[in-house]
Amino acid sequence: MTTDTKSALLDAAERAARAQGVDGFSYADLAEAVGIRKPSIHYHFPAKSDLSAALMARYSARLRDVCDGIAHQHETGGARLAAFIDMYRAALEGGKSLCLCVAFSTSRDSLPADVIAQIRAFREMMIAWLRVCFDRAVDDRSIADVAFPAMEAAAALSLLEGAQLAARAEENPALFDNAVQLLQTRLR
Amino acid sequence: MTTDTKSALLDAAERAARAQGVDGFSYADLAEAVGIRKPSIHYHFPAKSDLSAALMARYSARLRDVCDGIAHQHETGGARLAAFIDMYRAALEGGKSLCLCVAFSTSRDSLPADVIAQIRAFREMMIAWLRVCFDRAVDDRSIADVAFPAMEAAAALSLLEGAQLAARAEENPALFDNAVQLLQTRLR
DNA sequence: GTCTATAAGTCGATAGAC
DNA sequence: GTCTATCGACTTATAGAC
Repeated sequence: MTTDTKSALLDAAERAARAQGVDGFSYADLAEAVGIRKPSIHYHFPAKSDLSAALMARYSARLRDVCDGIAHQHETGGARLAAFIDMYRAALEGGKSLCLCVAFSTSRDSLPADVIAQIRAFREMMIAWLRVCFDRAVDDRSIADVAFPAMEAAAALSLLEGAQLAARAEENPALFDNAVQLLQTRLR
Repeated sequence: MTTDTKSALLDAAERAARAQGVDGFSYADLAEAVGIRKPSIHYHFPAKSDLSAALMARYSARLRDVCDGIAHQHETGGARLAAFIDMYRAALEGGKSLCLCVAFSTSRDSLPADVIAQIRAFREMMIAWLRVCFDRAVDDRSIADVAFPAMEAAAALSLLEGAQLAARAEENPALFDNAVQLLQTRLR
């Protein structure tokens, strides 16, 4: 079926992009993973830029939902932040994978302008969500020493993304853990 | 002269790698930048992996010297950290460039194992240097609230690298500034 | 040390049959 | 929707003349 092939292509492309970057996989790789021939992919995604855009749109929507779920499940800012950190840690998959946003950020010049805009929007969404965590923590004291929630949110995202990058470079999740440990000591 | 061509190649390659990544430049680009023909590069660097290794070795030595210089120039941990942050901010070059370590980390699978080892060694060097900053700050109180110097060092490097990545993705240094602002408020 | 010429492979993308 | 066949551009790398 049409839909299944398209989803299968997106799944394979996301896995490949997060493991090897946008330029690290080819239509040939995708074709083999999904079990169709290379040119057939162009029916679903005429250009690779179309695939990138679809990939980022789907990822963005999914993570918005996951963050919504965390917010519904946890009341305090600290508990939400803890779950958020766990999500980034899980995305590492043993040091073989990255958040798609980080993976796309590393190869900006092979992406069209509208995908760059999607990356910016994704980061703004994540920072806004984190901002709420730190805002709440000011009142509920679930994170120590929060003086500037907006700065905390921006810093937390860069910390997590940088930690992912280092961990994947050496294929060693312990580097992620080392980098985020300080932030975790502030959680009550 | 031999030496000059080799240095010119390294200079051009470093600029290109930091701006576009290891896979983002070709021997053709280098040849044009330096003013020789493509195959002539192979005389100096038989394979691209040789070039990568030389690039990282030179960069690592240079940054070790720069950090030594900062340590000689500044006494307190806070003043040293401030200079270190400035160095990472300057490396951005308006959002068009990255630290070579970050640039190499983004394209790990196109690098040979010994260059990956160089990246690890580079990061360990940076973290050890930062560790001294935070150790000093415990005594001289030049950075607020330092309880765990080792954790602070690991977190600071990931923060700076993540901030660089975000800033270059959108070619906007303000994203770097937003991410590091919190750390800077702790400097006395 | 640098050159010309070329090999051998990859890539994304298109044309047109079925 | 998927196929075969193919294009043109690009890549790293080598051979051998100068």
